[in-house]
Amino acid sequence: MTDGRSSKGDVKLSPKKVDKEQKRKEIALACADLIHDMGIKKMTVSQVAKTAGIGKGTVYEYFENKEDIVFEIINIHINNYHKEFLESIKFAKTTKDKIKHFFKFVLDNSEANLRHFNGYKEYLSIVLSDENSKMKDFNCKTSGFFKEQLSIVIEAGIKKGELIPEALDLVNGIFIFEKGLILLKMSENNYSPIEDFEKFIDTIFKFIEVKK
Amino acid sequence: MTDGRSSKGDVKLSPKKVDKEQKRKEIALACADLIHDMGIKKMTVSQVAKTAGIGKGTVYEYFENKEDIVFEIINIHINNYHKEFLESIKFAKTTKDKIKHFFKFVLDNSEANLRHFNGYKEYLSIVLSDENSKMKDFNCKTSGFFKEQLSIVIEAGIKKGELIPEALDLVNGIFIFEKGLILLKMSENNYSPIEDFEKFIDTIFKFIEVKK
Amino acid sequence: MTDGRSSKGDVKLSPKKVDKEQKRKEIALACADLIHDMGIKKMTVSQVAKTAGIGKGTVYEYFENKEDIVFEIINIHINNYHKEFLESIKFAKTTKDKIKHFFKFVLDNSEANLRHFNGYKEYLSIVLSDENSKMKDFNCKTSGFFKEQLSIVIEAGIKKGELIPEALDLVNGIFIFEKGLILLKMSENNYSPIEDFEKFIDTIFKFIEVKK
Amino acid sequence: MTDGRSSKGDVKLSPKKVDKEQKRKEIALACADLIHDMGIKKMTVSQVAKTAGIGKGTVYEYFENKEDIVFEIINIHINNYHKEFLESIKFAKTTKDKIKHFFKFVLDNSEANLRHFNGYKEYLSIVLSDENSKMKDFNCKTSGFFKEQLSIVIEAGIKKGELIPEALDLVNGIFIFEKGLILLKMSENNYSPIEDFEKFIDTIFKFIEVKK
DNA sequence: TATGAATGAGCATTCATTCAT
DNA sequence: CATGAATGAATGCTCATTCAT
Repeated sequence: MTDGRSSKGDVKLSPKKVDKEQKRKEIALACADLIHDMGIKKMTVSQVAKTAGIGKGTVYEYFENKEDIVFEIINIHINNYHKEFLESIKFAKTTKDKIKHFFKFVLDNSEANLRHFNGYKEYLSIVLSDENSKMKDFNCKTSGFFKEQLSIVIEAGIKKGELIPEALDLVNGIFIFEKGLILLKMSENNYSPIEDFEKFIDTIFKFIEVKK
Repeated sequence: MTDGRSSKGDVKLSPKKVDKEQKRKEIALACADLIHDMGIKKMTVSQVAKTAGIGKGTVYEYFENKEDIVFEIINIHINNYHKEFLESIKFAKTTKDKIKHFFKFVLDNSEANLRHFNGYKEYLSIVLSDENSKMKDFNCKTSGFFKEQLSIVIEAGIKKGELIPEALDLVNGIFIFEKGLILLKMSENNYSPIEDFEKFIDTIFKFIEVKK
Repeated sequence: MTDGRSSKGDVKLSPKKVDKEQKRKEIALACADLIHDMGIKKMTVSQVAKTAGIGKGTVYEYFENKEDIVFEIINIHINNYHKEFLESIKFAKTTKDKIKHFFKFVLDNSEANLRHFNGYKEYLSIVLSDENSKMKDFNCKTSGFFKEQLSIVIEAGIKKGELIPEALDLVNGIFIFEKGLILLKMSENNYSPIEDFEKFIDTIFKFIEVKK
Repeated sequence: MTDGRSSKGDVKLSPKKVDKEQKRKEIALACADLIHDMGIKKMTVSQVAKTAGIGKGTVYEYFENKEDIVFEIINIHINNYHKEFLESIKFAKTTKDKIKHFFKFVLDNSEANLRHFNGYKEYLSIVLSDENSKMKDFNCKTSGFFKEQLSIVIEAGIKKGELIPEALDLVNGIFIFEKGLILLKMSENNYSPIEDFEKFIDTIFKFIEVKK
């Protein structure tokens, strides 16, 4: 509503030149909840258009196809999650506590997180059935982010003298273990990852913690 | 209707039920390759009927719905895989070698295994998008099988004096790590699990192997 | 309505085996007028289904696609026209009269014939825009039919001593001339083929008629 | 609105109109190849705008609608063809040779001519499916041009003593015969007009050539 | 028991045209 | 004069499932 156009240098006419990337985000943002509410497959382009308050044809001015819309929405959710993650991990004191934050996604059964988890599940289902290279690339990046964060945490733990240097060799292992928990939670009835999580982390820590 | 499942004595009534289960297997067996050839989504009930040499309506005498067919076929493939697994693991000498057998599914890039892997990927996609309790239960059982086998292997290793007793605490962890590798291989571009696998197993073994 | 099934050898059940080719014709016949009423492009598959009193899916049991439906309907119209043609040409006495019958399609401005003519025009439009080999083959056959009939007429004229033998060399020419008239009538405003027709035929006849 | 079309005197008002017509041609000329490259149906207004280096909205300053653009482009092609025709026919010596030039369009299978032929086919398809009076009028004019040229050629042939005076009665017939060849070539598989052409012309010439 | 004919809901996508700037 | 963002109507096709025979 607050049509914040004509901001920078353009003084005169600027005949309707729209920031495509910006509008993409706007539309996707407006539809962020559709994925949770309807499920990805049930979500129709018509709904997207209506929800975003634009015409169906306009949707296709900014997105190549429905997959592209899904992708952008998932993008938003995951980026948000990254931010929240970075925010919340600040307050963890011990290395073990910090590592627990990496498992919040799979362990937290709050309604909000379950919505997120289920959204991701549907997204994964699409990645597995279609061969969408863009999505797979995005997954790589996301994995990269968490692997790096985990590295930082472990390295800090080593520097603080909490962990032995060999702990670094387990960075990817811990990350992949979390992926495994996710897969099990998604694909088995009543699977509760908490015990497996705790046993694994505790066992690992017995090995990598510096004995005092 | 009258669930006349009994044992051997009565010849008249019982066989029907037995036949049903039998024919289910037969039909599924006849169509075992369809999943690999067409992909699950492209595989139509008509094709199943034609491949099995029966009428489309007849298919529904033995299966509740298409998912049910898929389930039975996947069942065959996975049971076969279990058998092969048990067969091949016999020849592994060291505990580490035996453990490697648990990762053959995700590491072996032979065409045959990739077909299997992709079939499983499609199956997983369905598990993630639909909420099929039967499939999820089946997944539990399959997980149970491998966890148990892994337990046996680790326990044997401990008994042989190769591993320290705490190794048992990592059974589920190792299993879940493999699930994580599977998920990554399925959802990322060009992901090669071999390095992550080796580093994780080697690191773990440093901790759980008995120092001589 | 008079379900004339179980005619020949089948005594017992004959579990619903339908003559596909027969039903194709039936459906097309039921929709014969749709092409004239709506135009080919406006005619929807839903309309076809409704008009034929069957479900939309059923249509696709008997036709590959919409083009296929159009083709079958056109087929009916043209076959009917052939029959009418053969019927009506019987009563023509002189060779010239008979030849005139070949031009009825393009000359007759009765409402019925104009409907037919316009249906054919739409059909041609599709043949020209799509590259439908089946339709083009069908056109060959239709052309063959009329060329042959024209041959028969001319030959008879020669035998009767009305025409000189060289008249046979004009069979294709006359046929093609008619095609030209059709094209002009379809593609020009207010084109009236009658004068061109008469002048051409009269001139030709001056050359090929046996002078008495 | 104020159709200020006048002659030369007024400089202020008139140029606008002249410019319009001028720019129409320019735009159409810039897009002349689009019809051959994409086909008429695939050619989008966006492409036209981009190819002409103007905005999409601007296109509609000069053209009523897409059909109008197509019309203008076809116009260019056909006018070019007329010029080429007039140019090339000069060098034909005998009347028969000159007449052959009228059939170049349908007989010449050079790539360039086939492109032209196919463009015309698509154009015809539109004429047949829509009821575009402007296009039909244009077709009349084009026909008129060729009929007149043919008249000139035949008359010259008569004057030169090559043809008998009755040959004039066949002008339209020959023209329409060519139209028929065009229609057949467009609507039948593998139709080769050359034999039909030669037989017809040769036969006709037997009748209208002055016997020496 | 076996069959296979009949069904119909469901949805992405294109693109000519308009009009506010 | 020029622009290009916004629009939305319009439609073929698939395929799992049912049920009369």
